Amino acid sequence: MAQPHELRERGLRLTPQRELVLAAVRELDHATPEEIAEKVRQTHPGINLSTAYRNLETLENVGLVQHSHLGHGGASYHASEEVAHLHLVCGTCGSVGDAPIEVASSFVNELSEDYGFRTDVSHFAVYGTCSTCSQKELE
Amino acid sequence: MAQPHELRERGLRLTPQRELVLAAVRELDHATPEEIAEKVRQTHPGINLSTAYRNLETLENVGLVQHSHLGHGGASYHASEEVAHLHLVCGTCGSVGDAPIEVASSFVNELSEDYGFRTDVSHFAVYGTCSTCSQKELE
DNA sequence: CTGAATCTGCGAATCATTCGCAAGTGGTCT
DNA sequence: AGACCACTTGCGAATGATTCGCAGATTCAG
Ligand SMILES: [Mn+2]
Ligand SMILES: [Mn+2]
Ligand SMILES: [Zn+2]
Ligand SMILES: [Zn+2]
Repeated sequence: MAQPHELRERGLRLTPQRELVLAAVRELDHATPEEIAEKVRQTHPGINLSTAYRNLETLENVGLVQHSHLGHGGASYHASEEVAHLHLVCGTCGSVGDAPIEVASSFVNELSEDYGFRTDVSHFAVYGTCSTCSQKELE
Repeated sequence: MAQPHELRERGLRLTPQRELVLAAVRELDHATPEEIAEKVRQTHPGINLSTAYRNLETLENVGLVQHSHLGHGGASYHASEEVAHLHLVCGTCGSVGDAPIEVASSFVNELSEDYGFRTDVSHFAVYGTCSTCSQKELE
């Protein structure tokens, strides 16, 4: 018995564009739709940007990819199987650091207990000032 | 000794548009540039949307207003003197709830101690699923 | 009161994302 | 293999949000 393809078993048609978009999301990390389309073009030069957008939305609907917001602008996409982590975005220098989600577990628990709110800490970045920029402020 | 106007003492010229934009930010809470311009039009019908954008940027530069991101889209502005609080945004129903920033204090401390990162927890919303939507999922 | 620097209104330009539609393709059922 | 139809794609246009360029108006120091 042919083992169903991961896209087919979610009710999606298998098109080269769709497979390549998914592969690009997996290779690149936190990539924008534009960057993903650019990556796909290495293999499939004709892909249209709107096809990338449409497939990202479709893939997100079936849970294979997710988006998050790392800056003030548009979203970036990552594969769902990727290990979740926090993004520490510095508003001064723009750097993006990582931290394990465990750092937020007590915060998440408190919101859950006090407000019944189930938090996805990695959907939005954590905004602030990085240590480097904090030190420069003292000068 | 004439006591300098809050805008003048920050090196800004005093224009009716600028004062009205600041007043609108203070009256409305978490308003978009569009909503702020709309509010200003009640008093000064001629104000242009781009003037609202420019003044919001200017007022933010001198620290009188700040912006935050409550959804996937554009920013919203609030007065700096306003009491900071968390925004709990539900990705399912879109509701925006509030919570005191103290809920995040241990999280903020941990990021500070472990990464030297000074977090502004209210710049980005806290994303997740509200209690109402969580319960509906169980059905 | 004057002049230079700063602001404003207006329309056009950008940028990101979404749409409409006609042509192309994938999966299913003979 | 062949036919059919729903799903996809490419393309260009439409949107919506924000930014720019510029010429005329305003603010404020001198
Ligand atoms: Mn921001
Ligand atoms: Mn989002
Ligand atoms: Zn920094
Ligand atoms: Zn909800």
